[in-house]
Amino acid sequence: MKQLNKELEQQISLALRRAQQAGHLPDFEIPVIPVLPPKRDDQGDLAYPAMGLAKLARKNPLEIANLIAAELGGLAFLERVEVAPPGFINFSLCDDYLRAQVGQIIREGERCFQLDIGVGKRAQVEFVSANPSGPITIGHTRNAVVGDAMARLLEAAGYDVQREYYYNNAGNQMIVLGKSLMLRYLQQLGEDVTLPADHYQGAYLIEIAAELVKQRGEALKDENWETFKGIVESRMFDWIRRSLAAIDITHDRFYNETSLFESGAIWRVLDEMRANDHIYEAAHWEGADEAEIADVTSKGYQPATWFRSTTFGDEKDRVMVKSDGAPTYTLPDIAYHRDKLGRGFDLAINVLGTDHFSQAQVVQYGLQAMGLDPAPIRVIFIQMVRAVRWNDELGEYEAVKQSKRAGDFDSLDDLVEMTSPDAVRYHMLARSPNSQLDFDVDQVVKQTNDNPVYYIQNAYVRCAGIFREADERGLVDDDADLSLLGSDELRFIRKVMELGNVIEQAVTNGEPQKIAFFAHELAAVFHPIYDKVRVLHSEVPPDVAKARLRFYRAAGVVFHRLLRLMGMTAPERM
RNA sequence: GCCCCUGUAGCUCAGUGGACAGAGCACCGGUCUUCUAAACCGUUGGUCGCAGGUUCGAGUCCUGCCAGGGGCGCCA
Repeated sequence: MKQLNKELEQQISLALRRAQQAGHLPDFEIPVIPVLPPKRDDQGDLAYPAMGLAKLARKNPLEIANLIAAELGGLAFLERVEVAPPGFINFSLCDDYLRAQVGQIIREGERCFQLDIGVGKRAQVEFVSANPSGPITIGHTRNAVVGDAMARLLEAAGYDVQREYYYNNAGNQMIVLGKSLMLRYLQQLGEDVTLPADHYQGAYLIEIAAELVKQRGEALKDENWETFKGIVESRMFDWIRRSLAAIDITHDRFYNETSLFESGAIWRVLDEMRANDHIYEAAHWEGADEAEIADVTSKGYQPATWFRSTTFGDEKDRVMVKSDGAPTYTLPDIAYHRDKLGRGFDLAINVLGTDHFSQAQVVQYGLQAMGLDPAPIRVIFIQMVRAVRWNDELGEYEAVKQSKRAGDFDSLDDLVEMTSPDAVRYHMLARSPNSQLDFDVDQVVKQTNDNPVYYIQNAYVRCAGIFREADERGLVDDDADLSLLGSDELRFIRKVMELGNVIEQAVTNGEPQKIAFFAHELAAVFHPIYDKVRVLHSEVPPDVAKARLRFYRAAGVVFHRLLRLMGMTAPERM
């Protein structure tokens, strides 16, 4: 399906070129000014502001707009081209073209509005990437929803997409986790041991320990923490996969940070950076001021291995290998991204919490230090998300406490249990990733028109209801005469025609929330039409009923497509 | 010390440098003998935080300020 705004941008460029060649306009490089849907209905379906050319052309914008309009020539999909002050060109799509799209959408089905901008290209989305030390939290959930939606949108844009999960099962945290489970297990056996405050306090470890006692009895009594680490890691990953699967999210590949240690990749990275003279050994970084040096001295640090990241614009140099000889997480992170670049993705999107902001920057500097171009890597930062509830007494929203008490929660599982997978997906998506999100749990649970989840799904349900009834009555629409469609139906198709552009914008700007807003807008155009434009009504003539049924088939295809792009279900009934 | 986010209607939020700033909710009043009313129709509602600047044009870009939230600096 063509993207009409792109087509018009091209045609306008050609028209401008012709006007220049004819001497109506001076010679200048033609800028790309986007053709967009205007704000008001009486301004056509798409508009081009020629005001942006006034300075270049040294002419008044209205005149330029007229020149372009004159040079445009007949475009089959246009009904009208109007010039409006102060210099807009307003384009109106012609009805026959819109009617033809009904058939086109039905023919293309799930691939309708599939773009070609990513065809032949490979993209990767790395998301979630939580270490297997506990359940998927609300924060991880937002990351998961945004990452998976991006992956789906990239697929819709034509990319071949891989979903990857990067995790670390080495490191101190996992050791502490293993020890924590060991202690919980011993407690279950009745031993008098206490869990230190810096160990994992989560109730889930008690549950796993209790299960272990049930399954294995005292058999693990003399095992060391490593055994328990192995057990807890595999349990945690089973849990994580199950939680994500419940909201229809799966990864193609799990990439283990530890493998970068085992293969020696991290040391090769360090060597390369050192060979390029970006590495040095020192007790403090080269630009440290007196206060910093005093601080480091008081901590008694031995010399560490530093990356001179300030060369690339960093505010300070970064430790690669700590004074105790262990690498910081930055070094394997750089090695991982080098490996990623080496796998030849045209686009590699990282979905990261904002606490990784500096980290992501240092990784890019690290890649540059090895002479690599980090351009294919793009980061989508996820701001904090809180679960909140309205507190009537205080008259304000209040964060839901992250305790184990009934009704409070802090995991994806609890969130799904309290609401639904579809509600979680929609509400986690429908906000700019880079804005903080308050997830109002009471609002999300509501099955009323407060809730866009049901508003959008109901549009699909209503289509499905018509199809069921039409089937029963034996109404066939294959041979429908689409010229019988009225202005209401065409208004819906006009709105639908924006979808390609919405997908493109979501993909190129890393703004998956756009699809959620569009779905809601489209449903808002749909519902009044559903009320008004009946199919199976005694007063509707049979040929009109056929045409309308055909129209609702197209609408159903589009809503199904939208819901799947958001990872939501398209129920036949509600 | 440095960085990020937010501030638009009573509330939750849209708004790609363009035309008269928009939805939903809430409030009030209507609509089911016709494909499910989780819907529809109508009314009300604005100092786009403040002040400068850039621009033919600023809610949008720049600078400064005010208010709120969050993060980072040999843990990952």
